Amino acid sequence: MLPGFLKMTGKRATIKDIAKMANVSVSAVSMTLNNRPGIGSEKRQKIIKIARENGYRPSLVAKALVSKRSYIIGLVVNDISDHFFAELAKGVEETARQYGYNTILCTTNGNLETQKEYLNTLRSRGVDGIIISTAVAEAFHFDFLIDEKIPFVCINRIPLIPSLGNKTEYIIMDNYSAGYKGIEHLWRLGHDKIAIITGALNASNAIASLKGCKAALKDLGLKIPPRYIKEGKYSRQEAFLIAERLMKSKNPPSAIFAHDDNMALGAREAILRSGLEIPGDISLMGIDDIEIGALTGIELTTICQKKYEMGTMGVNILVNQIEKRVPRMVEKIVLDAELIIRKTCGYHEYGYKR
Amino acid sequence: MLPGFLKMTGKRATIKDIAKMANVSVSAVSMTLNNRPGIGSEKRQKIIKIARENGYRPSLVAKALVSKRSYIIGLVVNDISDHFFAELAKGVEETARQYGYNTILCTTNGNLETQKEYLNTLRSRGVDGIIISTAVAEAFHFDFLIDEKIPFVCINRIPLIPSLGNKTEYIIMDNYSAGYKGIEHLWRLGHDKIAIITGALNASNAIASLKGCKAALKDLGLKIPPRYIKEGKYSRQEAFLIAERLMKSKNPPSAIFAHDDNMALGAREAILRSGLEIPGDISLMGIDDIEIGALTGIELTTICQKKYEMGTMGVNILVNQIEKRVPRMVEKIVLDAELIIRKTCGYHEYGYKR
DNA sequence: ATTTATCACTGAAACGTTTTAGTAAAATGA
DNA sequence: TCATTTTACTAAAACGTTTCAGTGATAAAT
Repeated sequence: MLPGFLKMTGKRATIKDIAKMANVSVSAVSMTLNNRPGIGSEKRQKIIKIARENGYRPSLVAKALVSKRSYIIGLVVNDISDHFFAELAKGVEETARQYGYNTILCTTNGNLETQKEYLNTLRSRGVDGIIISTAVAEAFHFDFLIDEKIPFVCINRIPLIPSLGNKTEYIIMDNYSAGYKGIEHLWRLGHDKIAIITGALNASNAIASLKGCKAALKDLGLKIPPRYIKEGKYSRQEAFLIAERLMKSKNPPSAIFAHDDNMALGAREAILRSGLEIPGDISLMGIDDIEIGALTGIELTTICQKKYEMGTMGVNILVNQIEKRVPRMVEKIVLDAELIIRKTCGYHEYGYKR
Repeated sequence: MLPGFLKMTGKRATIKDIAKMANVSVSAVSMTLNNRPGIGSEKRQKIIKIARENGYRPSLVAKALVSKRSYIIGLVVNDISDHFFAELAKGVEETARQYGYNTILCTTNGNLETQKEYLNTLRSRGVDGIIISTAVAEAFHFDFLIDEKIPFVCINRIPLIPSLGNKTEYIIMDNYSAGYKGIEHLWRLGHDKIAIITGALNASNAIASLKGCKAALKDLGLKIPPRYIKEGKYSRQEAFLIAERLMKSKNPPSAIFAHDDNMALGAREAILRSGLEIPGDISLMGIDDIEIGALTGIELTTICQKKYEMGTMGVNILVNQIEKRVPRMVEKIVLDAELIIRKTCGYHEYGYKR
């Protein structure tokens, strides 16, 4: 293939260059390259040929400027090295690509200031939409998204303030039910001393899970001491420390329900290192169903999160919102919480006791 | 805070709007907001005040068009849900952010056509630089990066064709040495029947690891049958199948050296499910040092990859190249292969035998 | 044969910035 | 006081596209 224009000039060809070479107007080039009618077929052929020969590619930034459509979406996550977010990101990126969008990756590490800055940057970049999986209940700095009509969808966590409630599209798991089912499962296995390691309590999912747990405890007539409930903030390390302290305490729990698998794995380390066995001495369960949990020797009982699918669905909703093909409708999706029984709670050995 | 312009007009304020409101020229606004001299301090104050009151943010796309600097970098990985790439991405994104760049995430799933398309899109987007961790030895479609002087750095895998060799910056691990050390470790533990599950042999790292293995085998005077060497393509599933077949064969190996941890985990499943013990019946080692490998009950012996650091270093090099503060120098970094001895090879129980 | 409709094509404006060249006024120097 | 330099500021061009309003020419309709 001929290198053409680039080799001659050291610059890459613009639409003007192509127009000049083909002896036609700039608009003629634009129209043929965008498959618009109104250009005769011989001119058309010529333009296409010359454009190809010179490796012409339209500048997406110029295109974005005039059309006000960047074909970029922003993806805001806490930590891309966390399997939950990685899987989500995979769903988002792959689906976005299929729609012709690129994805800007934004990680906040749970820092609200970083999140704010990122949202502002995304706005300045003119992204067509945003997927946010880091919303806190108070939803700092979300209002401008609504004011400026920037499409966005929340995944996994949603703002809880009423002013945003109706206008926000989201996909979440039924965390209340997840919490409820977890406690129920442990109770039916005979556990009365259940410790709970919650997520970050400024997030809707953590709040809901805890609520579900408490409801189940109440329904089952189970009372647990306050020291059995600790905020693990979705941090493996934090959960490790909490579990370690629980193990050392006078009256340790017989089961630990961590509100995500990462924390469950942290607790697992603490338990195993203190010489206890799972589920022999203590039962353990998590939420999320991350890949590792299924490995032989881990086999963590957990509650399924459709991470990849949340990503794909999120982009579907977002693109629908952006391209408004159907009369806009605010989508609110709540996925079922499905219990995945593996080996860390002992169901496979003893079955339910009650 | 006053919503100002947006609320009145439904549009967001441009630099022109601000200029009009402040009764100054567009350039005056531009200059003050970019801290350039030549504007008196009262006008300056006024402009800043009005800009702030109306939530003015410059359009980065317009900026990019005129300045030819997008402050975006592209990150090309195989699979973001793979812990190796996720950790790498984390390093890239965080460092890029510190330099004021955004990151476009591109996943190719090892598909060269997708990679080609992505590289073209990134070019059209006018990204300032690209980090590529998916280079194949033949480096399809890389030439235009050099022709168009688009800065890029390869991580973990590099093109092996001579025409690109000198011009390409990269950060890799010393995979030859990794392969060598792995075989040496297993041999010293007494293994003579070592199976090797290689990476995708169109990638430089897989090629180098295998070369290192072969060199070690030769130096140690060890001969292994060809059926002990299989291409696992860096796929967990593939490695599972290979290991399964090996276990069932007449003369199974006493050790498996998988060329990444993912494949090692695949092999691990096959081994454990066939009723064998690690390291009792069979030893296992990997490369990469992914997080999971360190969990109690897994404790995979492996070779360290500085995934996060490769990301940060990659961006450092890239930004240096983009902003050319120092006279441009082609950086080629090869990191040491460091053996991490855990429990899957039995060193902790028996120590070296030779 | 005249009017009308269609077609192929072009020029220019617009998108929101930065930058350059230029101008008028103020400050400095002799 | 007049020439010169500095300062504050502005208008206009440029970046690379798309789109819209026109303009001839050709084809169709009467």
